[in-house]
Amino acid sequence: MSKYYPKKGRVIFHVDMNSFYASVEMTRNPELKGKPLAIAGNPEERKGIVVTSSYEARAKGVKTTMPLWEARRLCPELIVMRPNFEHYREASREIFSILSDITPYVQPVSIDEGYMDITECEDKGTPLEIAEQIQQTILDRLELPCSIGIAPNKFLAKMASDMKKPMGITVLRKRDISHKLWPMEIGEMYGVGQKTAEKLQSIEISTIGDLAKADVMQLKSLLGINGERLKNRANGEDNRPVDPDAVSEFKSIGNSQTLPHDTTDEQEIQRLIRRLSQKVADRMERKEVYAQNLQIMIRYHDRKTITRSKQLPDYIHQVDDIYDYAMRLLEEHWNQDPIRLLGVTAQDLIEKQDAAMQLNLFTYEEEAKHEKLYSTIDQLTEKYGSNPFKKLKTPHNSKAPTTSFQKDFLDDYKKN
DNA sequence: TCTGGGGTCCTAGGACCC
DNA sequence: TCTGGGGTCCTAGGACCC
Repeated sequence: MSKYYPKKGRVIFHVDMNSFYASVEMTRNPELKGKPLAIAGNPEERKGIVVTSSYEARAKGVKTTMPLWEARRLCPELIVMRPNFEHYREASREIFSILSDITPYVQPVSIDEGYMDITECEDKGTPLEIAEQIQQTILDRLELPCSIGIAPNKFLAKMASDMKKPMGITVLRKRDISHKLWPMEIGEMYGVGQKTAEKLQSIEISTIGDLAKADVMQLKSLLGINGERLKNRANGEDNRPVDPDAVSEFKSIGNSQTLPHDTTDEQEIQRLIRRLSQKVADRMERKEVYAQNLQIMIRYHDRKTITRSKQLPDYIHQVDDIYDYAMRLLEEHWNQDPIRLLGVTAQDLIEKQDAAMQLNLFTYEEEAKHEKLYSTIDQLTEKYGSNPFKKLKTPHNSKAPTTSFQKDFLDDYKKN
């Protein structure tokens, strides 16, 4: 006789470092502790903005993305530092290593936050005990504070980690939703930005609770598929798994830079495109990927921004190719207005080995044509379960451009 | 005399094929 | 006396997040 086991709920953590860059700087220079500190892109130039700030600075009204001159006005004694990403990456590696000691189900989301699925970690203590242990370990070993949200899914865990900072641990169970989540303003919901908040407010939705009870059809007509998803989230529903591999699958690699002054100087523009292309090429080499699509971004004097992209006949990875295509796009689409920012992005990435395989397939297809092997395409199809030449193109937004039968075919072909 | 730089995902229209 | 509809690819833009 089969017994009914209720489906076990998951236990998800969202671990979020508190003012991460500023905290790292303080561990490296204890004199900064207790002082208002801001990390900003370009402290010397007018265009600098605050990337992160210490809690002392926040107390004075300093906020992320605030122009530096405004932050200094609010807090004249503000200490401003440039970001040092090497240090942050190093700290980040150590943090995720601590998390990975608890469970392999760790999904980094950015340099300073990640999800964990600790459903199977009963032997290591209660969720609350595990969270306290993580928080304490990161503080003891790295002197870095973090907040942790504990919930049955990613969305609730994310919302929970935001509720108590710094050094908070917040449990958000299904039964807590109505009194902890629903009273919150709609703009505070993860996934709702300014535009969506305005749209929702226009139909009298001002809290997450309002959204939870709203009419699905109305939401769909207002926000598309996202409307339905947001309503589900507001009701505490989110079945996305914690995926440890998600982070390694890059979909694009891009670099952009704001010029010191708006410019129409073609030499200056060329130099910047060159520099950006070099950065992109370097990063692509490190990740061992090729690209089949190249995009440029032009931001004009008035901040109007356009993107122009081109699907390429081949996979590229070398600086010269990236530069050539970027310049071609620029020449084709730049309207000669003064430029404020330029960007170069490689898209439709494919792993080096897969690119080589596709090239091979293409070559063999050509050979096969010459040798009139094409007449046996039906036999090939039968042998490999599908036509190995069929899908030479990378499926849109797909990571696996080659299939097992294509690999089989290549192996066979090389042997003969 | 304001507003960086790194990404992801979604939408929508036109071309093209069947 | 006409002209559907589904699917994919390509391109551009927008919203959102850290």
